[in-house]
Amino acid sequence: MADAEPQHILVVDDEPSIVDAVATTLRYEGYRVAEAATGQAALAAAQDTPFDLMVLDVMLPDMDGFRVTRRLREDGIRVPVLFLTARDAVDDKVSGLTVGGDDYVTKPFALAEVVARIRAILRRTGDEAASTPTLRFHDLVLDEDSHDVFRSGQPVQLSATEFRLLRFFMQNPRRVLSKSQIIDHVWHYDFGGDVAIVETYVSYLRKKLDRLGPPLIQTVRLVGYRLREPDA
Amino acid sequence: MADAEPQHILVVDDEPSIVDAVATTLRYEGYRVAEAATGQAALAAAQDTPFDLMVLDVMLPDMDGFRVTRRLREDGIRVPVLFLTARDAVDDKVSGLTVGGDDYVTKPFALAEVVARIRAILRRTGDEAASTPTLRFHDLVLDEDSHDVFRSGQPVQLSATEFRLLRFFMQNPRRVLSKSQIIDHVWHYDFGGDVAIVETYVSYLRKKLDRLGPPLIQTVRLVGYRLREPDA
DNA sequence: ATGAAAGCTGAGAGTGCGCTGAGCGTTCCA
DNA sequence: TGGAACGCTCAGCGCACTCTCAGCTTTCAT
Repeated sequence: MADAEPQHILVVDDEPSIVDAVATTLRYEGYRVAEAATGQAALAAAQDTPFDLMVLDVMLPDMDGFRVTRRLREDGIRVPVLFLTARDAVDDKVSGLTVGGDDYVTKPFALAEVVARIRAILRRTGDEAASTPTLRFHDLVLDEDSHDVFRSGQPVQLSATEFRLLRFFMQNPRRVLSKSQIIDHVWHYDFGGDVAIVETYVSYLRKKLDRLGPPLIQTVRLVGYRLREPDA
Repeated sequence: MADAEPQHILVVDDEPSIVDAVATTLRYEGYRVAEAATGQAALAAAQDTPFDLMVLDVMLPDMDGFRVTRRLREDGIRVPVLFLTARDAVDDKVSGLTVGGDDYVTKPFALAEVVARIRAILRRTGDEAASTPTLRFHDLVLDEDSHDVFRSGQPVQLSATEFRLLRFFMQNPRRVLSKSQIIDHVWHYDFGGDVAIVETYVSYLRKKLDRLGPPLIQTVRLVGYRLREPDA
């Protein structure tokens, strides 16, 4: 993260808990964040201040997300958008929007997914020059754009959840991550199950990764897990 | 700790003994501390005065901890929070607690754990620029983020309790710590056993640390223990 | 010198944490 | 529409860890 101006993001959703979670996470990631609960408020905010990106629910009480962006474009404001959509919402309308640098995630989403998509958009629009789509740790390589994962050159096939989990580890190398911390960032926000599921997925990851080298995910009993270079 | 303004912390819990213990400890650590027993009182206090951090029980008599933080955010007050949660309380609401710079500890906790987490949060939110996640004493290094411990470069494997004990020593180098003092800070507050357990754990620590150099934990008969650099 | 108190440490019991294989329902895709 | 992949739960096992206890050593007072 450069010490320059922080990127400015507008988060729009009518559910306070969602705005809260997304906004808090993005602030922690170093962005400047404004919030809005309605299409009107979003329009007003965006016409008043220039944003580098909008996170926009497609289902707002007063108008849908597409109208918001159309209005903005009519005013000559072309801000990249990350749409939030319901899973069952028609895909065709949304997928049309992903062509112009925009993107979308379906509710319920994982916060880590939102952050990753935002980074990708800002990277593409060229504002965030510094960041790379490639995470590296020891002999691990993870490409956020292509979703490719390699260990010492060998490709590794991961499911979506396994990928998000490994990415979270690689974004926080060496730090101990508690199971709840992992749940909060890697799992969908409506996940209501037991934190023990983290154990299961760590087990999956280990099985796939440790075929190709020494163990990388270490258990810290009673505390959590950490990504660790193997002992010399 | 800089000689500047002391950090200002609000402690909120309906059990007086807990507020008392936490507040006293934090004052001793050099923070300015205010107390509250209800969500209402907490809101009033936080709206009146700016705090650098809140310690907030999630189960308050009048409203739960989430509503408190939500209300504050609606007023544009974004204070980092350390939540206190009951372990036995079903995982129902534990999720979402660790997004942003926030964190949580489960009851019954060890006071040293609370202090460590608070330091970590303040460090991350950047207010406490000076402090490091790494404690050093003589040839000992303890990293709070990764839970790594080294003595003269060699890694040392510690259990969770051993880690808390050593951290407490390193937070109070050279000072004599009584067994009850150690129990009060390192063990969970509902520990009902004998203070003699400290002897056992000091013995464990010595066995693991003294393999790699001269003795560091000194017994002060009838008083306690202290971390001490070896005689020249 | 001797006894009593304090401290040290090895052994062991009990507990709960973490790991993993099996299975079930759902979603995705050909 | 059938099959494979995926997400998640569950249960049983093994073991690290916590804590207690007892016997021994050290220290100190008389």
